[in-house]
Amino acid sequence: MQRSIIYTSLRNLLKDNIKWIFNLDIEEVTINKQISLPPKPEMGDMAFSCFLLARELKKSPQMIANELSMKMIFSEDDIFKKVEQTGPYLNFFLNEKNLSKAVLICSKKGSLTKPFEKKQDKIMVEFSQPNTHKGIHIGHIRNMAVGDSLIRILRHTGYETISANYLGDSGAHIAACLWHYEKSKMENTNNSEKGEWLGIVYTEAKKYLEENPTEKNNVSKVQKLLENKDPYWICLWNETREWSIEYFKSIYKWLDIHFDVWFYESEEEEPGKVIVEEFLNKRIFKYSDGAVICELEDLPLAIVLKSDGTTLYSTKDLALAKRKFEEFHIDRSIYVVGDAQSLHFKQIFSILKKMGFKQADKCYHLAYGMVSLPEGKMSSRTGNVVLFSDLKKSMNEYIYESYLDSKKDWSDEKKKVTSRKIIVAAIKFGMLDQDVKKNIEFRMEDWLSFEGDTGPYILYAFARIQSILRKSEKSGMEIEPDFDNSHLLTMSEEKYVIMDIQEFPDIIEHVANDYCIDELCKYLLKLSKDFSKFYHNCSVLKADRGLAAARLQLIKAVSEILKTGLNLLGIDPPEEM
RNA sequence: GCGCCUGUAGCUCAGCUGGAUAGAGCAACGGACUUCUAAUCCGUAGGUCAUUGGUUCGAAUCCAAUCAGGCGUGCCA
Repeated sequence: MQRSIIYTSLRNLLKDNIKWIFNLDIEEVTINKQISLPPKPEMGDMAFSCFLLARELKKSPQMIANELSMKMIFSEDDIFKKVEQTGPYLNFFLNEKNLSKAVLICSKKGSLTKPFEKKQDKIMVEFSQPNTHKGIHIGHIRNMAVGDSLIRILRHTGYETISANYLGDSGAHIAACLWHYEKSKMENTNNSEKGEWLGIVYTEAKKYLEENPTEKNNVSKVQKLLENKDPYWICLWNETREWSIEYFKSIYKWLDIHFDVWFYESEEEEPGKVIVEEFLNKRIFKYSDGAVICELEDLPLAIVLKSDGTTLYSTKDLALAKRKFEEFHIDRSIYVVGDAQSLHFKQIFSILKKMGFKQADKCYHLAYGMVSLPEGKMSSRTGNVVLFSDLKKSMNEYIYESYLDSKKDWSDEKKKVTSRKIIVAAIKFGMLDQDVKKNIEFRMEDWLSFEGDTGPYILYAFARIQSILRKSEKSGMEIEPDFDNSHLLTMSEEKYVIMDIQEFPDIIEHVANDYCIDELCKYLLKLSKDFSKFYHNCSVLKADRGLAAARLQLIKAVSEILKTGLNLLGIDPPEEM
């Protein structure tokens, strides 16, 4: 339930008055359900509908609204000052002076942006999971953006968190890549990063195999050699695997994404086989057509070991889940994985439960929709991809051409740093501002045009605030800590900003509970838009001294919230743009 | 065949635990730069909420069916 100043005050006001006028005790959650915003701002600041009360009191909602509006009493220091009835609705008007004061006191104490109280639960979020020997493309970035942001949000809301990566460093795709690498003697002519180049080798291998299907036998041979730990191929595997890992690490660093633990598929194969053996003995698993399966109540049966005795994705996921529970003692386990694997995870969680892990109930598959290109589905097999490095390059060029080149007084280093921050913001915000479960289509032009509902828009609002703050400091207009003028903030532009900022903790709480990161994005956009309107209509530096001080406090609060909110999305805003 | 997800303005999407006249951004058109940074702001225009039926005082929202798209559906991940 919302704990913000406005919601709490309105709930209390309604509860007290309903008790007093109708002698009815009504639960806070019931009141909460009926609180909304009026359709138009001039109708009021907050609304309450009387439909549920009508049921309780056996009167028409209109009559109840009318009676409440006539008899309701507001105290001098309440943040609401009056109410108007419109049909079954009550529209409340805020007392701007009291509201501003109350909200800015909170902001000054830092209570709007500080991390929440520590919680008991330990949560692991597994994300990214790239395959070695393949390239990183924009589809992978959505996963990274979601997982990283979720970790940051959960940490902020007080959970102990572990961010986990899980590398696909075994399997057929590697055999194909290494086989082709050996056979074709391909050279890294572009001198691109070795790890990325491996991805190109892999794509070439797949193309070649499409045209020469008979060669697939040779790939299988390599795979067998790898599984049998043939020294030559293992050596090559080790070396190239390192290239991929270095490549991934450079991307994570650039995107400011961190992992607390790294898991590897190659390390879960043997433990996986042990688990299969154990639960065959316990009769939880059984043989079927030579493979090992687990039958489930409401789901299709799952195969947990292939008939040739080799492991599957599921084998390794079971082993890893066990490790997560037993070695890391986690209470909740979140898997950020594409929605194509929904059934797989339903099965895994169900099997874990059969295996006796109580934590299975606290496993959650955060399924995200795929990123596609206007030309169709992306695939590293067919090479229909936008590699991350290319994306980075073209965005960088765009930013320089359209804007940074004109900053004659900026150093090259400053331009470089700023460009990176803007690109990160554009990419991550683009990935996060839509419902995570929906497929998104990546259009280069839209991402490169930094207009409208984008990360850079928010960055720009933040940068403008920093500019005002810098100028105010220079001119000696520093905020005196004990001096409070917030009651002077009564203009509608100021009120909307105030209303936004007091809502921030509620937003975070909601986002952390429902994993709806897009709502944080939408909130930050709204705050930025409301700030921009304020910026155009209410000058800070040209205002009278007292008002200027109050407005400085206000924009400082906005700035802190923007920064905190952006950081929760994995975005670090530049001080200047 | 069955299961899950999606369908809202020309485009990209909000709104979906039922409530007031369905909202943003882009694109289009018109306006605001001797500025606290115009990557901004203001305004105009744009809708059979896929279709049909049901529940309800009230449905974009809930239910059913249909249509369209995506994904999955015993040895890929």
